Amino acid sequence: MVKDTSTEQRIIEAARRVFMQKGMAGARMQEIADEAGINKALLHYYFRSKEKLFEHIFGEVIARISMGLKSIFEKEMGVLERLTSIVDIYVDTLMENRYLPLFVLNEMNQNPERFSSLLQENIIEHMKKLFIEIRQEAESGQIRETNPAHLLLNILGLIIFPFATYPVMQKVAPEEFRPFFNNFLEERKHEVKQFIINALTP
Amino acid sequence: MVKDTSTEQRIIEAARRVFMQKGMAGARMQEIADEAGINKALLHYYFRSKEKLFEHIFGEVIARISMGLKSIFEKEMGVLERLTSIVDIYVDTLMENRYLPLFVLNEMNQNPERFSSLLQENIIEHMKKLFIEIRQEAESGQIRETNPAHLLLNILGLIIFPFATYPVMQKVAPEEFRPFFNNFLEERKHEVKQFIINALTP
DNA sequence: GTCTATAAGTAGATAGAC
DNA sequence: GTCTATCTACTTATAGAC
Repeated sequence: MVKDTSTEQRIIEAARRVFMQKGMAGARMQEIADEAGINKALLHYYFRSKEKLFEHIFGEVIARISMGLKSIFEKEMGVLERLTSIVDIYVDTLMENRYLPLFVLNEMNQNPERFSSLLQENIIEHMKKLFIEIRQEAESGQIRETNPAHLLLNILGLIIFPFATYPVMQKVAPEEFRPFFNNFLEERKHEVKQFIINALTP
Repeated sequence: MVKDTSTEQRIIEAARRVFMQKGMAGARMQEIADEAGINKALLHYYFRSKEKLFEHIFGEVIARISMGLKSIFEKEMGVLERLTSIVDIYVDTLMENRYLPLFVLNEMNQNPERFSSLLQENIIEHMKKLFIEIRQEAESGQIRETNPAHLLLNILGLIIFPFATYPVMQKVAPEEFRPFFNNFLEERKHEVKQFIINALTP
C-alpha cells in the first residue's frame, strides 16, 4: 500500500495482485480494498462492479500478451528466429509475473468467450502464416520436417509450464533447493531455445 | 444423474465434475446437488461441509497421481524406459480427465500445504534417486549429459501443457480444426517420447 | 436417508454524510 | 473523493418433518 500514486492506480495494482492469485471466483472485493488501502465503497465508485474491475485487469493482461505476439509476427524473419524470439519475450514477461499463466488459462477455461479477445488482432491469421512458413522452410530443407501444431504447443509448454508450477514449487521445495531456483527460470531461455534448435536443425 | 448407483457414489461423481471444472472457490453446493440429482441437505448429511467434500475429491485425485508415480518408480528399469513410461501413464490418465492438470495446479497454488500430500509416499526420495540415476547413466555414456531438473520439467510440461490448454482450445478452435484435435492428444505420446529420446540419446 | 424450510454468515453493491 | 453504515442477494449449513 503506497500512498503516493493515484487511488485509481492503487486499486488497479491491488486488483491485479488479488485477481491473479485468487482468480475471479476466489477474489474478494474486501481484500482488494485492503490491499489498496481504501474501503469497498471506493472500489465501486471507480469501477462500478467486481465484474467490471475484473474485465479491466484481464483486458490489460490480454493486451500485453497480444502485444508481444504482434511484435514477433510483424517483423520479417525466418522461422527459427521467429520461434526463438517468442521464447525471449515470454520468459521475460513471465519472470516478472509468475501467476500469469495459471491465471489466464483458468479464466479462459471458466469463460471461453474471453479467449476471443486474444484471437482478435488477427492472431489466427498470423498462426496460419507461421504454419505455412514452417512447411515452406521444411520443403526447402532449411529446417527439419515437423508438425507445426505440435511444435508450437511444445514450445509454449516448455516456456509456460515451469512458471505455472513455480508458485507451488517455490513454496514447498525443501530448503536446500531454494538457491538453485533463482537461476533456474532464467536458464529456461537457453534450455527451450536449444530444444527448438534441436527440433528444427536438419 | 444416474439413479442406479448409491447416493454417496453419485455425490462423489457429481462433486468431482463440478470441483474439477469450477475449482473449490467457484463450485457451488447447489450445482453439485443438482448434478447428483439430490438436494443440498443431503450433501451435508454425507460429507458435513463443502471443505470436507472437497478434500475427499482432491485426496482421490492426489492418490491417483501418486499411485502412477509409485508404479513407475518401484520397478527396476533404465532411465530412458522410466521416463518414457511416465509419458504413457500420464497421457492416458489425462486423456480421461482433461481438467485434472489445471485443477491440481490451481488448488495447490491456493493452498500449498495440499502439495505435501503428494510429497508423501516419499516422492522426494524417488526424485533424488532418479536424478542420481540420470547422472550415473550420463557418466557411463549411456545417455547424454543433461540437467535432470530441466529434463524432468521439460517432460512434464510437454505432457501436461496441451491438456491444460485443451478445454480452451477445443471450445474456441475454428471449426476446421476440430477433426484434427481428436488424434492430436493421442499423438502427444509419440511426440513427447521422441523428445526424450532426442534429448538423451548420445 | 431424504426432503422442505430456514437460520447464519458472507460478499457485492448502494445511500448518504463529510 | 472518501468514508461509515446498511441493504440485498447469495451460499453454506442446520433443524426438523417424513
